[in-house]
Formats: sequence, C-alpha cells, structure tokens
Amino acid sequence: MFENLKKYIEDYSSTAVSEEEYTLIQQSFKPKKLRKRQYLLQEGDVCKYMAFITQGSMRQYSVDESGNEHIVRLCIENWWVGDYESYVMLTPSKYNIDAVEDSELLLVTNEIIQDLKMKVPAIAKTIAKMDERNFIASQRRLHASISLSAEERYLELQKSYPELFQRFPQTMIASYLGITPETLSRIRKQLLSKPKSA
Amino acid sequence: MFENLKKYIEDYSSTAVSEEEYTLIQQSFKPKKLRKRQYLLQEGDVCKYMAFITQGSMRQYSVDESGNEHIVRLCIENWWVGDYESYVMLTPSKYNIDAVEDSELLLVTNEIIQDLKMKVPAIAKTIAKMDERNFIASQRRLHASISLSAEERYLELQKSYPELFQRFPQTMIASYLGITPETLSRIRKQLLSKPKSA
DNA sequence: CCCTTCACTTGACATTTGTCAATGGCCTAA
DNA sequence: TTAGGCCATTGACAAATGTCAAGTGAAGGG
Repeated sequence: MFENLKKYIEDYSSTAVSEEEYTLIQQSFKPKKLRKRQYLLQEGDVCKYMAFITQGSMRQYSVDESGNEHIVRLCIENWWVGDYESYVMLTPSKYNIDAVEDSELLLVTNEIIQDLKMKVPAIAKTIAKMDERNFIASQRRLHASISLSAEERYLELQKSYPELFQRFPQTMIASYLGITPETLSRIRKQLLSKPKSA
Repeated sequence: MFENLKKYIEDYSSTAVSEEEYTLIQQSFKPKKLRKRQYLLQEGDVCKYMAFITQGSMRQYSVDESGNEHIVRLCIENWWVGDYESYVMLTPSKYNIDAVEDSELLLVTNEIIQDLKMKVPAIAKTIAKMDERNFIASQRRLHASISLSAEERYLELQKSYPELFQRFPQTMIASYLGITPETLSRIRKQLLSKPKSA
C-alpha cells in the first residue's frame, strides 16, 4: 500500500525517491484500516495524525447544536485527510472524520513529518506544493461559496471533481455544498429540463 | 517603511534578522504607493507581485456578470495581499485588487522570494508559517460560510477581526460576508434589540 | 461653500433555500 | 426471504435573503 504514496511524492516533487528514502518513508508511516463508519478523529480530540488515503473514502464534518452535519471535506484515494488546524496547533478539533467506505490509510505525526522533511528533500518539496495547492483550492471554494448560487456551486463541483459524485451519496454532496439534500434534489431536477445551454 | 516587514519576519520566524539580511531584504522588495481606488491588480492580468502592506488597506474582489462585486479578502497593515493562484500558476487573475485607503506596499516577485528563501532562513520560516496560517484561516472561513447563518458569520467576524470594522465601510463587510448591504443593515438592527445573551 | 456622491437605512415584495412530513426504492442483516 | 434502515424525491409551507426604490445624512471635490 506504500506504492501509491511513493508515486504521489514523486509526482508532486518531480523527484525520484531512492531505495533508502523509500525505506525511511515506509518506517515513518503507520498503516491503518478503517471499516465503513469508523472514526479517524472525533470532535474534541486532538488530531495527532495526517492520513494519506491509499484506498477508500473519508469525510470531515462538524455537527452543530441542532445535530446537523456540515461536511467541510470529502476525500478519496491519494488525498490527505486530517484536521490541519488541530494537527498544527495541537488544539481540540471541532471536526469528526470517519470512513465512508472501508478504507486504508497511512498515518504520520507532525513530529515525524518535520523530521522526514529534513531527511528526504522530495518530502519537503511535496509538502510545499501541497500547501500551495491546498491554499489555492480553499481560496477557490471560498470564492464559490461567497459568489455563486447553490446551482452554480453544484455545477462547478461537477466540473472540478466529478469523481466525488461516483463515490459519495447526494446527501453528503449537498452538505459539502452547504445546502440541504432536498435543495440539491430540486436543483438536479431543474437542470434536467434545461440541459447545458438553455 | 521596511521596519514593519522586519518586525513581521522576526515575529513569524522567531529569528533575529541580521544587518546583511535586512539589507538584502530591502533590496529585494520594491516600495509602491497607491492612492485610494488605485489598482494593484486588474482582472485578466497575471499577478506578478505579492505585496506586504506597510500602511493603508486593500481589498481583493471579483465582479460577476451582473456587475456585483464579491470581496474575498480585506487587508490592512502587516498583511499580505495578492492573488496567490495567479502568482503561483502564472494564470490570468479573476480578481481585482485595489486600495481602499491611500496605501504603502512592498512588492516582491515569486522569483525573488524563492531566492530569498534560500539566502535568508528567517524568510523561509516565515513563509512556511504564513502558508500554515493562511490555510487554517481559509478553512475556518469556509467552515463558517457552509455552516453558519449570515448573522452568525457577522458575529464571528466581529470576534475574529474587530479591526476590520473600523477600517472598511459596511458595504464591503457585507460583501466579504457574502450578503447584501441591506441584509447586513437589518442584521445589525436586530442585534441591537437582543444584545448579547437574549 | 455648495454640490455631488456615497454609505446606510427602511419598506414592500420576490426569490431562494430550509423544514417537516410522506412515499417509494434499494440494500443489507437477521 | 423479510424487516428495517438509508437514500432520493416530492409537496406544502416557513424562514432567510435578495431586489428595487426611496430617503437621509455625512464626507469629499471643485
């Protein structure tokens, strides 16, 4: 299950990972399997690990006082998941993270990553690029959520991340878009009658 | 005007900046003054510079087909401004950035920053920490915009960044919150009648 | 100093989205 | 196989927010 991670690092850093480095990486990450609905993180706990998903799908969400879930992230293979704020600041998380499908993860603590960054240049490069992309992606999403209607946000998500629609039920897609499942259902119905250009 | 920047770097990196480093920094950044309403960046242009604000205030916003402005960022002294996506990817920006008050900026290109990062460790540390904070801040804002009502978002902004309310007109605060000025005006009126606890 | 402009407010009304309740389909576990 | 649960859909209604228009007051430019 480490091959995915190796490939990911080589892609992101545009650098080959040597055998020794690969061994070091394998020693640094802790494999973990989660069954559907099992938690990686629960609200109130500190997020000790970032997780690279080698198989399966995960969601990160908060629960408000009325018991409504608000999904802030949906993740699949070759994505990272974890509450970055809690991980970095060591504060209790306001989020839950659980498996949507049976999943396989590679866990790593911040301490170990900091160490790896120094020992494996490709890792440092990868993380720098990830930070860059993460920031850009969250800027885009923020822009969408401020500027676009629910329908436009739905269409943009379809365009940007079509994979997600195959992997997550509509209820979760709706929550991720910040709307209710009913509203999403109605939007989809409307889009059927005015396909594409109209 | 470089003292602010020096202080910022020392704070963020928890590292003292030597005289030589300070000289290098002064040579690397290009001072620029903008009068109120002058543009730092216009939609369609590539964002060549990140700007450190030493004085004044700036806004970053997009304009939709109906001509409505959507503010994605409001910035004051000791903050950075620029379209990061365009700056990093060298793509045309969808944003405009202009001065809300007369402002003084220090501009730097990506090329020079990459170079500085290698020559001045404090700069590398500062940028790493900025990336971290930026990502955390945009995650928080995203969470707010998905999970909270307009009123709650307003209260949270007041709590997190009270400075902004002294510096920007309500119209801009409203746009930043993703609502119309009329709605913000009504929210404020309501809050007067049920102060704090009720 | 006057005039324009702009920000803020308010009212009436439209639109969007949420809430609640009911239904039917599909999958899964006993 | 069947019962229960989850998901998607739909309808009726409620709440939140947007739109348009008008009016007031304060600030800035000529």
